[in-house]
Amino acid sequence: MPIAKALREIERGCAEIIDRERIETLLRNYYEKGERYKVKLGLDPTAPDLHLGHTVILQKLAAFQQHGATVQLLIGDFTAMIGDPTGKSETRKVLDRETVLENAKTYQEQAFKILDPDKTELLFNSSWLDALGSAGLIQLTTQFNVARMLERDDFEKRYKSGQSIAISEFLYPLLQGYDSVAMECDIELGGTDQKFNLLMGRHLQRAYNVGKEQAVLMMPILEGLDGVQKMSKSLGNYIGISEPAKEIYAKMLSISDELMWRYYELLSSRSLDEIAEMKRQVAAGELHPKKAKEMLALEITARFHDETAAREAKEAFDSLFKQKEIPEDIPEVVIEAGTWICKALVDAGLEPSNSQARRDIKQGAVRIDREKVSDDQLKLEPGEYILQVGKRKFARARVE
RNA sequence: GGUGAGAUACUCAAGUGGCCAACGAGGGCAGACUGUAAAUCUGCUGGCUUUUGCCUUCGGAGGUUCGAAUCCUCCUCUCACCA
Repeated sequence: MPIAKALREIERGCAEIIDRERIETLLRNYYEKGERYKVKLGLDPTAPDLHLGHTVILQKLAAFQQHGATVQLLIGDFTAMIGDPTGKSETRKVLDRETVLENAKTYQEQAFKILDPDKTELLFNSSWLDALGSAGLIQLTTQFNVARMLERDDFEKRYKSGQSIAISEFLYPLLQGYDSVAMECDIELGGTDQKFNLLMGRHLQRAYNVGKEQAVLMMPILEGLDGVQKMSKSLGNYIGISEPAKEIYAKMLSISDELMWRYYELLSSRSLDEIAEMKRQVAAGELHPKKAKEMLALEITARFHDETAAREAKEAFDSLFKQKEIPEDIPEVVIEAGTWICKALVDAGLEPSNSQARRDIKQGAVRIDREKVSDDQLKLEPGEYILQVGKRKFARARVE
């Protein structure tokens, strides 16, 4: 394969590349001499669910694997532990380690939906950071200074706006950079928000005379379903790659038209030309934006499940919302006869509290068997009902 | 170590003795309209089966008062300046 073509594939969708020449050299060495190289990706083991935001980077790693890379998935188990301010007792630490291992396993399973397992190594940074010791840590801190540390965007903002910064937070980038020293990686991938940390790896590899300086490749941050903030689990605006096909499909369709193009660019395997053409057709009124969104939703759903599941998800979705039918696989609950409606909704997991349930009834958001409920004192008679709150929350209740 | 400023609900942010479950904005939820899009309009946004009621909440613990987010004391945390 010509080097230029490989490089183009690698570059697609990247936000920024530092030391492109290095990447080109690595590709050349692979194609001309068969030399493999290492590409690092650091993962935070606290939240084990991968979402679409992660896949932007994982897909790039998969591309690297096709061009001679061995992927190093780094589980930041050590850095996760020092980040926990309450992690002071020994027992807790042991427990954390178990959780971390479990999370790492989950991560791996999910990541292998995209990555080639034969070309992937799994590493834990505790294996060298534990051994670093206090002396090693102090040695590490001499490699950088506070003024430069404060250049990091979020530190600077917090410092200027008078918010606190813990010393341990300064250690984070240093330790992450030291990982690159220990791993002797050639390239590190990350989101654009990781730029500072990624460059730290380069800086420290030089300081520790590793004999090479990692190239850095940054991918754009994928916005979450709200279209504003980055996709993250804690914000609840994500699509998890292990979610059921119907969920993925439905969530994809709920994004705004504007966001759809962003997702096309970052997630779709369609060529950029193809996407531009679709965009033109939509603007010209030749293609309904809803259609374009459906195509994207099908593609993404099929990626994590398969074609059949994606088509089924679409059919279920269409019958539910176009014909206003009730979905088939909704949670079932058993409720005692005579239960107050509000309590039943809470028990069914449709509402967080009786008060909220009462408020929703007042607003006409609650339905039983598609009939709007107007009496907030209603007691359930024995029988089978479909409970509904808003447009999306359903439960089948067996009252006995 | 010293001096000063500050801590209010998911976030920002008013309130400085009763009219406070606490202005406003953002976010979120719901309703109308739609393509479960956007925009717009409307309502809600601590809990409690008796909802013009009751209980809990304004960093924490005490105190003053008929009554405290608001005043006093101590504590914790944050920031700024000085050392």
